[in-house]
Amino acid sequence: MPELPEVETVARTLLPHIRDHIITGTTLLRPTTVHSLSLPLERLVGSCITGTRRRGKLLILDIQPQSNASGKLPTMLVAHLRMTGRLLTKPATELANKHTRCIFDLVGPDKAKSRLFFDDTRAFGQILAARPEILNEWSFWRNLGPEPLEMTVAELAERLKGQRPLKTALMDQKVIAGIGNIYADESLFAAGIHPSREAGSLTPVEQEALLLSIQAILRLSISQCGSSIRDYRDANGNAGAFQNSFSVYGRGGELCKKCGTVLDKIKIGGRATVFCRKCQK
DNA sequence: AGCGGGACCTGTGGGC
DNA sequence: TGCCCACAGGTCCCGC
Repeated sequence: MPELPEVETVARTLLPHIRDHIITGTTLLRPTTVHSLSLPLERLVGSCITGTRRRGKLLILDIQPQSNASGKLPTMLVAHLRMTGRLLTKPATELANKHTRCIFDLVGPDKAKSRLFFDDTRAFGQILAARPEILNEWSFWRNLGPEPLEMTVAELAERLKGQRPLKTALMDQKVIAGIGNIYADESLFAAGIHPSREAGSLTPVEQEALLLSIQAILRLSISQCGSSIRDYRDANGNAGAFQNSFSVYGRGGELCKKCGTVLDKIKIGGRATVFCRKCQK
């Protein structure tokens, strides 16, 4: 499930395959995959992909109009992979499969042709092509919280207010951008804090421990190319390795790796949550 | 305000 | 073996 480390990995592995490539055609197989605020994808034809980035769980391709074409402004192609979305390049001869939602035909600086596929089994993912200022009309984008790897304890403390469960707050993209179920559970275990604690009840020491844990877990996962539960693959089709390092996620009923207690599995905010009642207070 | 629950989707896997 | 159903995931939207 692509969260911050997985999207970061896709952005990095995709870059060498598409940088400085011209979009020569588009094929949209599932119209609802394109966000309502998006430009029609065919408007990207003739433009050049100049870079890849990540913001929260969003993957961003920077698009520049070709040479000095008039009336064409810098554009961003933003993709939210949700649970099963994949963005990867394939040979120019490759055809859509049953889960392909859209395809971009590319030609590289060496004139070699390829195709960029957006495949998404569960079809929850979306893409949106727009100029930067139009993106601000998208409330999800406009309200996205700070990047956890650039966040200060003061910023986190400011955002962890109220009585809702801490885990619910961590998964709220307006609070912090990029954390989903996996990294919420893993970060809370690493910090030794119970997921049901009221978000506003943390002491300064706990707030600092939580931020340091979030950052350490995210960095460690990025270094291992993310976690692959079932569907996630990077742009080269490779799985990540961080799932082998999970302390709690997906381990309900198994033993805590730190103290041997049977891990509890509960629901918080409708999400499966695993924690150690002894290690997390 | 903030909660729970349903909708969106499809594939998997457990239970019978 | 096969069927059914719960579940998984992130976000939005509705109603309380």
